[in-house]
Amino acid sequence: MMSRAANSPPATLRDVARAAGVSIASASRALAGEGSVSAELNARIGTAAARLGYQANLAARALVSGRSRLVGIVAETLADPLIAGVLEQIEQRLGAQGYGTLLATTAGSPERSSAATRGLIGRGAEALVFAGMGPHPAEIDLLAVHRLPWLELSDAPGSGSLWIDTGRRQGGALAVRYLLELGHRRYGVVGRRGDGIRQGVAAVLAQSDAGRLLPDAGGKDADSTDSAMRALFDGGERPTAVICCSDVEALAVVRGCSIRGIIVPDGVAIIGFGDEEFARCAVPALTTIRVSAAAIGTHAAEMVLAMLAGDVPQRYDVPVKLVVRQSTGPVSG
Amino acid sequence: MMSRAANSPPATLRDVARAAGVSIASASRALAGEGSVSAELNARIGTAAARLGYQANLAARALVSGRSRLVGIVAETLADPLIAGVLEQIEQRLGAQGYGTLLATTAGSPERSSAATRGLIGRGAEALVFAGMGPHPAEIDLLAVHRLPWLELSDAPGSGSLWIDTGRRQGGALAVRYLLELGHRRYGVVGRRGDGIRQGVAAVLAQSDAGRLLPDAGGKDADSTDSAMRALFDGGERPTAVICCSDVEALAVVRGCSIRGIIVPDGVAIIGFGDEEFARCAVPALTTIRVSAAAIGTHAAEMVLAMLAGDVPQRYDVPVKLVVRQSTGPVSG
DNA sequence: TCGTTGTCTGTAAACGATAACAGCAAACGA
DNA sequence: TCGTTTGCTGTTATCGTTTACAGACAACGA
Repeated sequence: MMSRAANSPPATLRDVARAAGVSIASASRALAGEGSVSAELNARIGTAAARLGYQANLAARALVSGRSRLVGIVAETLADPLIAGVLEQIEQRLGAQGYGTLLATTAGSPERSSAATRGLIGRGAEALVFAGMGPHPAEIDLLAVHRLPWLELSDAPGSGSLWIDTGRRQGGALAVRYLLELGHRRYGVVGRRGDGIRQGVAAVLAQSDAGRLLPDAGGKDADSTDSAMRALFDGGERPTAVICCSDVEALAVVRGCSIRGIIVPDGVAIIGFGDEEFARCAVPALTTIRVSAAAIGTHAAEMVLAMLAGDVPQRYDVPVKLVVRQSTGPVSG
Repeated sequence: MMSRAANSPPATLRDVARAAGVSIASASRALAGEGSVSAELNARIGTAAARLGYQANLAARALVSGRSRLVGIVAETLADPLIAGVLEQIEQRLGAQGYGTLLATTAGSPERSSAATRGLIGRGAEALVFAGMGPHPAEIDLLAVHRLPWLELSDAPGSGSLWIDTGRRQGGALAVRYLLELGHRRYGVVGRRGDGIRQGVAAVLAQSDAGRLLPDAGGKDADSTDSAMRALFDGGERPTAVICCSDVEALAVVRGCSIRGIIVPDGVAIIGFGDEEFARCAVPALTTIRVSAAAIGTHAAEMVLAMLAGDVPQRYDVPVKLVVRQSTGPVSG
């Protein structure tokens, strides 16, 4: 179990074979557990390997077998708790099946996405997962040439062979439908312009003629949340309900209302997205949309495994759940 | 730039050489940019490589060069935003230097940590980073045998050759010192028993005879935050200041006070840790301790790079900063 | 007794890159 | 004029595995 002197190079299969007095092929077979090796040799090789602290060189194995047992993940960021949760789950599941995880982040930059994708392919990833954004168009052919299965995880279907919904559009739809039932008619949305949540909200409101959307400034960081607040509350017509693209934004809106003397939920109903840990600790506790990162991650991993096995996995619909707490209520008056 | 028919296997160096009408060696040299190739061949090889969409097989390169250009990261979880931020930064920096990142998560389990470490070593990682927890004792010798440099990132110095402080002890100390100045004398701490923040707080309070620590229930999830609240506020003596091991816990304490009719910060001062995005959106906005994940990540990457180059990097002290907002104020009465 | 089978083991050819070495001009100094 | 240097290019061994193929040897039925 211990290895040789600490200054000697790591043992190779050749060393093991020599130590056991057998050929390299036999050593390889014995260690692979093929069963086509006699019990005696098997034992001799096993003890020799253990004594030398033998660790197979996976680069060599990957080279000859053409299989790296590596999957690559291209993630937009790890700062998004949903993405982080999904990735952690994917890594765990894939790791349990003997696959290693190669991670690259893009910080939203298309150039980095390109570079990351190329890097992962070059390192021999057998499948790729894109989290938050799809692959850069320039790399789609490359993926095809290398016959790599890949999976896209985002809030709108891309060009991908396979796509897992992160549930934002569904979540937005779920949120408005709930608020419509509570009697709300004038809606504000806070969050990034292209967010799936906006699409979901707009789609439902376009169908129903009960409620309508108020114009806003639309942005992604806290400063633009402030400007969105001004657009929505300091103009003429105020919304009775605000749907936010994240719990942080929801909290910022609650704060903005508190500053303006508007009571939540009596003066305005506010709904977040993500059900982050702090959502239930806030005052008032946030009504929000919950999607299970673990569930998405698990399914993503299963899909990758299926693709690796040559199967074509079926699409998966994320369960999206409304968590009603104290930041929403029936419209007043 | 386009590759051949999509059903042909990916191009190898041999294909490029053949297409350019040169030997494999020349192709390798030209692509490596050694300069010992004539301008004409260089151009021919370059265009051939581009046309075939050539991507070097890094497994082959790793095999012959003995260097994988891979670093492994063993992280406790990606759910902790500080860890996630640090890892993202490490990946970016290392990626810019041509290193790939192999990720494994342990979910706090020592067995998983062992398995992850072995897996990363087997895959040829040239250096290892442990985030959140140190390496399992059983693997420390293994790291030595393989002569792998490694780095530990945690809130207390471990057995590591190299350790980067995540700033929790310093943060706790900073928080009490600030509160002592404001005149607070009775302190509560909320958070996991072994947290570095508790140690920092206790250390400062042991020195000073002005303030003292009230007993609490100690826990890590929201339920135990509640029980900690009961222990601190529903007994005899109440704290005038509460130091929390995370912003989420701080928000939970704010909520607990609000339920009990205690005004923050007049009735009690509350301080969080992490300066997460929501901290400034809360009502009242949270006073908290900020440590820069980006700074830690950058330095961690530099240290890894230094170790890889054979240098012994010097220790690094994380800048820890107090962010005063509205959840703290001078003691009343 | 001799083929035929089957079980085990060894030999050797890949995999795709790098790099030491050799070859082969042209250029140069003496 | 010849030997030596210089600059470029090709040949080939090598990294550590896996695996197709071949060889050896015992057991077996006819």
